[in-house]
Amino acid sequence: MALRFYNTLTRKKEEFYTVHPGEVRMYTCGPTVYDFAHIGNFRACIFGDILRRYLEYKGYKVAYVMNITDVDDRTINGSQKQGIPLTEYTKRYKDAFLEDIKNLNIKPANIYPEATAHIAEMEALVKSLLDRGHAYENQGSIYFRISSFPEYGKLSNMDMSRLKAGARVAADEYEKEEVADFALWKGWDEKDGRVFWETEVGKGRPGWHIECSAMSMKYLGKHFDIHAGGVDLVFPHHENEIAQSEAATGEKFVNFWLHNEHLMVEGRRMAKRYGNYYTLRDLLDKGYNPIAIRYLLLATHHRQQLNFTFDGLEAAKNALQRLYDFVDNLKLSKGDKDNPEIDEVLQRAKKDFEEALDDDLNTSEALGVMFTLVKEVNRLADEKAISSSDAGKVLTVVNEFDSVLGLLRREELILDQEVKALIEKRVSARKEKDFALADQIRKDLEEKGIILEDTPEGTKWKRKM
RNA sequence: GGCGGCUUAGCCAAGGGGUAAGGCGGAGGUCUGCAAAACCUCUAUUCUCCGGUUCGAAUCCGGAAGCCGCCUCCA
Repeated sequence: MALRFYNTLTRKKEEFYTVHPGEVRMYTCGPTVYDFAHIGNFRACIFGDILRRYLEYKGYKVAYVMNITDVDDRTINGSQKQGIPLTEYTKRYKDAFLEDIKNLNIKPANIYPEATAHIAEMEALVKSLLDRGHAYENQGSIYFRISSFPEYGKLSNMDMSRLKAGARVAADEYEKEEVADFALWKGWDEKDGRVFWETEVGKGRPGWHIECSAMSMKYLGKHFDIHAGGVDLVFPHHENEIAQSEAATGEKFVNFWLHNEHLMVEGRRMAKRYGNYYTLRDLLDKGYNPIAIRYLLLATHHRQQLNFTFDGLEAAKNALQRLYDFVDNLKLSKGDKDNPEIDEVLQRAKKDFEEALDDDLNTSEALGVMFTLVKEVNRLADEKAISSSDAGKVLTVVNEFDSVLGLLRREELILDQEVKALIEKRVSARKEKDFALADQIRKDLEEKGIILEDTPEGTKWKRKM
């Protein structure tokens, strides 16, 4: 089966194709660096990561760009409250974001362009929109005229003529010709303080949407393959990006628009404004393993809402442990007689795994395939043992799967001398049938996060997750 | 009001015309000094409800109920 994605633009699953043969250019809307990102934000990052990794698995060369929004109301307010320059304020959160990304085993994008470093590109884009009559100036700000772009609404399936002025339509929008027009460039305001740029389109700062158009086109070209992000961005952000970009270039902007659903908490979308969020740091401080969080976030299909619970996180951790135990046991396989069924099991697993991900990145099903493989191999090992060469083949396939899933990264397992000595001491105690001492050592080590397993091959240990 | 989505076991979650993947939890068992760990086996006659289409419906169509999202700076 060919690779297919659900495209928000066409509202159906479409066979994937690229603008340039063998090469995928993709862009994901990244964080606004005014605070630590919450795990709902990271759901989008993990979705982008799986997408990128699977495209690479399929043999595509991927150029991946994720922007950093470092100038908007929130970053300006935040820096002013702390009385520090905008860049100093945003740097802290940008660094934190990159650290979080690393903790979640998300492969870095090729570039993380910052809005403030691309003012000239945005200025050029705004000028071009003004020249073509798609934008107008009013009281120092420049707005996009949606009436000049008849296709406006094609992504979000919105009929602008029926737009109802809801509670969230701000009262001061009178400067615009139509309510749905949006700011490309915001004229300087006292509230902006020292945050402004003197440009040919005026003194001020960029609107939100323009940065993604300017930066994605700069790094990926006017017409590229994939643009991803959370569903909340479909309207207005992505709709506006399309309008700006296509109006300015006269070309189709992006072929595939992919969106992930929200992370929920107690039946409601996780969001800063509801106060119902957890940052990655919150969870790591509670002792949760970042990879278990990654597991949780990718175990549900990306177009499905996912309710976050600590029970769910616990279950994810235990599932991950099963995977780790499987890999560890494989590494200890010592048999020398090959099991003829292994090849068939592996072949089927690979086929099923790829079919699952080919179908709109069905990560839930792909995980199911992984665990079915675990069960089948364990069963074969249980029945008549597998050889070390069989185990090696299985490990190769598991690692191939993991090049997409990214779950097998573990901390270096290094035992210090003291712990080693304790384990030795316990082994002797058991030989001498001093089980009270043996159990005490086992308990002490468990408190240190080390779990011991007595197997026919001797005592093994592993780190508690 | 407009647009869109969801409802599958105790919990999480795939599937989407041919007779219910997978994980967690639970129950048995193998191994073991052991209530540890690991591994194995079992764990939904049925998919929110009511109609319809069909040889056949969890799946398609119509309706109802409940829940969620977007509708101007939010992943």
